[in-house]
Amino acid sequence: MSNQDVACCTNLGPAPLGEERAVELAVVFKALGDPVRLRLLSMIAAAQRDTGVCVCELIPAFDLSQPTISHHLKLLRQAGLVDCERRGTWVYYWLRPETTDQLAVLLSRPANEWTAALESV
Amino acid sequence: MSNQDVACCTNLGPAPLGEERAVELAVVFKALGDPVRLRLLSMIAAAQRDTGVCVCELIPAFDLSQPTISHHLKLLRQAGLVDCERRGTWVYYWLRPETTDQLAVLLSRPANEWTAALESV
DNA sequence: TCCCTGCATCGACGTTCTTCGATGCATCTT
DNA sequence: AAGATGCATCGAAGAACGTCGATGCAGGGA
Repeated sequence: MSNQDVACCTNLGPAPLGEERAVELAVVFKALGDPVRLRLLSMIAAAQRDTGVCVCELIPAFDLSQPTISHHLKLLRQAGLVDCERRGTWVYYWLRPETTDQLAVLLSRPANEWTAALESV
Repeated sequence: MSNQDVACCTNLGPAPLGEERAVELAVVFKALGDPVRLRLLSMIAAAQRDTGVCVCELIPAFDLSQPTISHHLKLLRQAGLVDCERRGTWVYYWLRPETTDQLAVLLSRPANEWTAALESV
């Protein structure tokens, strides 16, 4: 019996992660896949939940233009990671822990429980 | 006293997430920020840890060329999410749970504990 | 030894992303 | 009402990314 007649491993069937769900998740992970956005998120997360962080405080922490910071904040918001509100002259951002919690659950599952994790999130 | 003399909020000081660490983390999150790679990872994670998944089994699950799948697997490997080994004709991939666990810890921390989480990871 | 198979690498092309300056809108002060 | 400030949006330019066909290399079979 030749080597090439042997199956390389047992069949897995279809991918446990559906394509549509993968696209949704990719949006969130992609939002986290930039150093600037990660630092922005950490600053927002470090702020007090009830008050949030003023944008005017985020901008000077980076060597980037104001429109660029605004763009990154928009991506974080579209990914569901943060939310914002205008209060008078200023705009405040705060973390949405539901989203990060979902990702944490997904990533902390043991290897062969991805499918179950994905359905419960 | 005018509104503009009032500080918009208390000062936060430097970002709790350092720039270098942010760059490292961004590589991993960026690797997760693509639907194809997420599905690849879920298939790899769903396989038995000790044997791994053969590449020849991953390729037909997508409407993509073999070089493209190989490219995505390379990015997952460079991010530390998976590892691989050649066994005879075939190459097998398996999950590295240490990496996903680190991300899970990071994301599951309460808002104002990011700094501590980052130092312990 | 020669061929075949499985997978990685290379070079190229179109798309998406990151960044900027310019501009617009809302709010506050005078 | 007019000016100033804070932030979002727009359009453009350069870099990075996803994808492909072609090619290279390692291993097994005849």
